[in-house]
Amino acid sequence: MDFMQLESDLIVELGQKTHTKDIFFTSNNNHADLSTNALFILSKHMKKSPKDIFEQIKTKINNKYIKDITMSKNGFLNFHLHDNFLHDGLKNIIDDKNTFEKNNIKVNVEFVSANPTGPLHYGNARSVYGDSLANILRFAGYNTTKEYYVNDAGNQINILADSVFSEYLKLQNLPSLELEEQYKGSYISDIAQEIYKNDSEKWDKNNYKEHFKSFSMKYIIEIIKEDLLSVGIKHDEWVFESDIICKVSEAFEILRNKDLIYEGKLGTIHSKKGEESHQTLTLFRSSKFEDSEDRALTKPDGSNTYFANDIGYFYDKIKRDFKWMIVVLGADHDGYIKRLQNAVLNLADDIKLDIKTCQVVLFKQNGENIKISKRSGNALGLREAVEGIGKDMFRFLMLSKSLDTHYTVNTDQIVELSMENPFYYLQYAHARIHSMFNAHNKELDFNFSLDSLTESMCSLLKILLDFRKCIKSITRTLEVHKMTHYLTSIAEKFHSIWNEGKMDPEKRWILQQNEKYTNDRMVLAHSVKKTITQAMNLLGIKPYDSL
RNA sequence: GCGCUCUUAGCUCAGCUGGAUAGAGCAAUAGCCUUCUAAGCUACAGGUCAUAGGUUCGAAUCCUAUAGAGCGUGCCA
Repeated sequence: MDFMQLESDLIVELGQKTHTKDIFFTSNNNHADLSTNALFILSKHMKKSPKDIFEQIKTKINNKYIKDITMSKNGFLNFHLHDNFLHDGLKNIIDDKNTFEKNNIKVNVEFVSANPTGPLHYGNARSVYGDSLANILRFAGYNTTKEYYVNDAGNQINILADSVFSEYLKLQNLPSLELEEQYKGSYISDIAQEIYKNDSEKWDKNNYKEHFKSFSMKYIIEIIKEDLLSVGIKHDEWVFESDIICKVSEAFEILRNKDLIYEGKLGTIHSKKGEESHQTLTLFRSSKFEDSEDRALTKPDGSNTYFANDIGYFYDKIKRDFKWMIVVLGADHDGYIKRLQNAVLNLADDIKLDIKTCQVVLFKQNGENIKISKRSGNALGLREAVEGIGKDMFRFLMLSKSLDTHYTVNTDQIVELSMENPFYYLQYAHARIHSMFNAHNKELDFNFSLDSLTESMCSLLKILLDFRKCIKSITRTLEVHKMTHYLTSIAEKFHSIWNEGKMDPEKRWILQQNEKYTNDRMVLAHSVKKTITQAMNLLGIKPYDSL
């Protein structure tokens, strides 16, 4: 038993099935143990006053956990709970019953998916969001896969190969290539040296391309994997663009049958160099679905655009039986969302696609914003960004803000920041509980009663009983930061109780003279620790036993 | 020009599907350690929720307009 369960039971008892999605409950407010707006909603649909509905419903509700139902002056329905609700709730936490049933819905969470052309930089800071979201969905019962999509078929990889080859030539004191665009980070020469060490002077301009492409890419993917590990991320699947290209035509077939693909011309298109082209291309009828224009699937040279390959990729996901696809992109891909959605949702029925964009996290150094530029090679690396603050706090920082926040981290203050961070507030709560169990290292008797609990301890327990509601809310909104705020509310209550104990010895967790009370309170402490640990694990943050 | 995101306390941010008196942390002020960790707690203070309209029993939340900030606006990925 917890609030999620109680609320869904109550909705059934309210006898309303049609408008349940507008009805919501709040617990732990000043007015009651549990409140709902149900009367407003029902009154709207039944064309009766809230008062009449209240009279009608009042007698119908016969729930063993509800002690009392009242209606507030302004029309809220307020419930007061029996103590057995808290008792059964606590028992459920101890017995590991506050979890979710497994369902068979396959969810694909794709995140990071940076081009394998260099180490991850701070622009990928928010990738921890996808990781934690996937953890939470898995906990909520979904069959969840964390996926990384590798764009290994695009032009960027050619530029990468050329950049490395150019360095390779330099190593031999040969004239390097004249490149319009190139990657310049130190890893480029590392790769060139590696190749030179392996193959000596085997490669020249006639045969280097394929080998340099695949070697460099593999090398960089290993770097990326380590970068990801530095923030605690490990993907389940790595899918390569080159492997799914074969799916593109199959996907196109479906769209063609719906008359969504045609051969035609777009308006005047300006290429990067300002040249204009009026060629006939293969186009996707995106404007049919609230996009500003139709979108090209082929380039003038006949090859596929990345959009075309992405359609193939999502078709591949559908073929792998994913019913819910979540994609986390940077805000710079914003203009891309509509066409992708329009295309993918037309590939199959009964699929759900959520494309989340995260606003860039800016890093400030010496008072100036650091620019992201992978090619110049001077962007702050993700690993360097993490090193200063540590994986756990880094994740907490990134996860505690909404994705839509334009969040700025000042690297000059990172060290100072560590002392004024809510992260420690949370860890401190966990550490305190840990120390309590050092002081009281007796076996707990789980045959407890709530008689010993103070009022504050009961409110803490109520927060614990909101855990599944929090999870459920995240599966609906995909807003992971709710979890950090939930954790903070537990920590807050816990610290507050702790200090009540300083003022009044009767309100401490451990009572020297009363073993029974101590045991019962420690049972609660045990479940607090359990919930914190569980929630932090979902966020990928390690709870500290001491600070 | 157009599209997306944002604007809430001095600063950084919450505010759940429109709900009751808009909340935390940091900073500021005043208290609390013979005690399981004072990296904590309590009290006080701080707000025309960018601005102006609209929708309704009810708006920080939804709609429209305006102002400001960020990002995007290749047949690059």
